[in-house]
Amino acid sequence: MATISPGDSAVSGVPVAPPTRSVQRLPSMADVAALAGVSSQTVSRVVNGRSNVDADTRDRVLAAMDEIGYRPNSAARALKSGKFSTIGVIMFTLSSFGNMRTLDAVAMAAAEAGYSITLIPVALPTQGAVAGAVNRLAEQAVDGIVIIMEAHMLDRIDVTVPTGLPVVIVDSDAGARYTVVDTDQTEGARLATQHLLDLGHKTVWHIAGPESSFSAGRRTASWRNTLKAAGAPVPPVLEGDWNAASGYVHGVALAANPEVTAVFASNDQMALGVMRALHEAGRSVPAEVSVVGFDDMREADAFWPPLTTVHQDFGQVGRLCIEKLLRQIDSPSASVPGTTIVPTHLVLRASTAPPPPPGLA
Amino acid sequence: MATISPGDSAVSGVPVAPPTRSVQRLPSMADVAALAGVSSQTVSRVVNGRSNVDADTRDRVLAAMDEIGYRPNSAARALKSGKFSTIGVIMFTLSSFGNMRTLDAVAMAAAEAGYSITLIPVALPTQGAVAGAVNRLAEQAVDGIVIIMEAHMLDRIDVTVPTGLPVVIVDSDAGARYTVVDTDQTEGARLATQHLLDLGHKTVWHIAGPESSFSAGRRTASWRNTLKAAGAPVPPVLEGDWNAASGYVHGVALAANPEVTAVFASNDQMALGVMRALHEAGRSVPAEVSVVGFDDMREADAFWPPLTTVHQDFGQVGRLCIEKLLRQIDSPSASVPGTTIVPTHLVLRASTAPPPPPGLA
DNA sequence: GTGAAAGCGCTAACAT
DNA sequence: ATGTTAGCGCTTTCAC
Repeated sequence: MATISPGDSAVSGVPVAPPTRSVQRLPSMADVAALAGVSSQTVSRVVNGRSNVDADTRDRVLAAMDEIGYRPNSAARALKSGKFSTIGVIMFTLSSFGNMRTLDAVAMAAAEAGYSITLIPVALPTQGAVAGAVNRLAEQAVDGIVIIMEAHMLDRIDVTVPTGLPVVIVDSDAGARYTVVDTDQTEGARLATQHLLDLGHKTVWHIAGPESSFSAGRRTASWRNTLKAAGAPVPPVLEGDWNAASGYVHGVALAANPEVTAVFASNDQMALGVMRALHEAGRSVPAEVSVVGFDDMREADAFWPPLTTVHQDFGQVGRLCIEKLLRQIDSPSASVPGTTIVPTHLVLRASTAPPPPPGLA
Repeated sequence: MATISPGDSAVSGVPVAPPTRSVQRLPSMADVAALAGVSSQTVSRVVNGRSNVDADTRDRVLAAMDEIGYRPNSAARALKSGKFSTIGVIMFTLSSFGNMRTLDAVAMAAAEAGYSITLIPVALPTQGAVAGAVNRLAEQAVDGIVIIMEAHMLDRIDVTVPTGLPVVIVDSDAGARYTVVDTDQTEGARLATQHLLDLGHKTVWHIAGPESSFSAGRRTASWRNTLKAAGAPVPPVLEGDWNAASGYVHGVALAANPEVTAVFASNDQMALGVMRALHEAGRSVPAEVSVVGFDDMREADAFWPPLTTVHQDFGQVGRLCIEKLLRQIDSPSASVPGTTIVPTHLVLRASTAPPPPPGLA
């Protein structure tokens, strides 16, 4: 099935290579210069678009570049300039919807600023894995690092973060030592919980994210505080793992409990799992039980019923990361620890309603 | 709102810098060598774990490295070796679930092989944007390129793919010229369609992906062929854009048509949109209308009802990409155009059932 | 076991 | 407008 074309060197148009050397060397400026009959300096000038080159010479150089398929060698350029025009991103494998959106925004913002992204995936949320990733990145050619991951891990990696390399962290509590960009989890969870309370629910049950997650912790704390502030009872926390399956498991238990009329899940996937359990148990959403999620993933409004959820602006988070990082890169002295908060808001859809009248369950 | 903590330089523990030079230069091998009282050559040997270094000397060098926080400069290393240990990945922004999974697998496989990933996002599926991305990548320090995107775009970029740089393309019809790794879209779509037919449905309606997508085209063609082979009527193709919203729009029309008893959507999101429309119209899934998706995204089994869909092994695709690419990188002469097919299979869940008995609608 | 020299491809600084 | 020189940080080659 594999078609092999008749063997000819990948470099075509330059049959000048000595027959002995089978090793393939990429064309360099010197090669272009030789072909065009100029110095490599002139080639450099052409490549960098300097004005002080004769139009005639420029054309000749351009033609030569084209002929031998010249591409600037960024390693040499980086070696010379000390800049790599690359930003390293550390994040978990199989990351959540939100992380992917953030990564996307980071990549776009970086591209706009002329930076590339080097991705270092971390398979497991262990300290060693994170430390290894940071080290690999430090040896990589990067001008700065964005870390997108659960923050509890960061408690100890600061010893490992290489000296002098600008770092921005997403959703972390390390604001005292690092530049962090954080979503307003607290306000989001408050909005969600209060919305349910305002609808008339006696209390709100909560499916939390994993204990290891900083964001999850903040949402849970805010949910609890909102309940307390309203004088509502605080049900036991149900811990999930961000996946729909874990929401489903808790949802099965919740569905069996007639007391439950409102559930706030810490992300949309778990909310989806809860709704599935509710459907299976024949408990109507939202007539009997209201459900609120967190994230506002793209599919949330196609869920059944369309999910009321807390919208996170991942794009803004990504853009801010790059903005902060570039600022640090441009002026290394201006190290600015501190946290920038990106607001959240509640998106009302069809999964919430007032509780059923008492005695009707 | 942003908390700025008292300004102190990010560089701590190294107050050795000469007061005159405010420019921050990363420590080099020469610095380590000077401190350890050896030549930089010896430092190089230590860094590369060569055996012919005295244990004593090695310790001294190690200590010096530690003291000044030395990190090898990968640009210099790449310049010398001609290898970058980096693979470039070109893919669309806001990519689909599948692309993200593929990226994840590519990144993991690359990491295992000691390669980093440089991500080049492409905002728009225009030819210019793709060409620009390829060029940026070519100027980047990469040893090879993986292209993850809709394939119709590739018809014309081959002129732009830089000479001699190994390339692997995912889900493309360019197998004659490039190494491509493709999922068995045809078999997947056939399985989905045939499953519905086997259930007793007279025909199957189809929500296709965008016309520009190669994968979508293959799924649609296979759906049509399967219908024809079974002697079933072929309804008009409904074209969506991969998003749940477009599935919903077509779903509304489908729900209003009592003839419709089976729908095959070209991805899970659109299937979700269809189901939402069906629910809203009071048409029961699967009792009245069966729905099948494609992808088997992680949430699919938490949809209501849990979605029967075609499973794609994105992880395998990613792993194969790296495997093929590394083979090309290691032996540049072995250019192997050809397509490797990754199988798909149908995952039966609860969104499909036999059609309602005639005259009962 | 260790060091000295040369050069990877590029560009800033200085000629001309 | 163009060429020459030097050096970025590292490693390969050869000498000791």
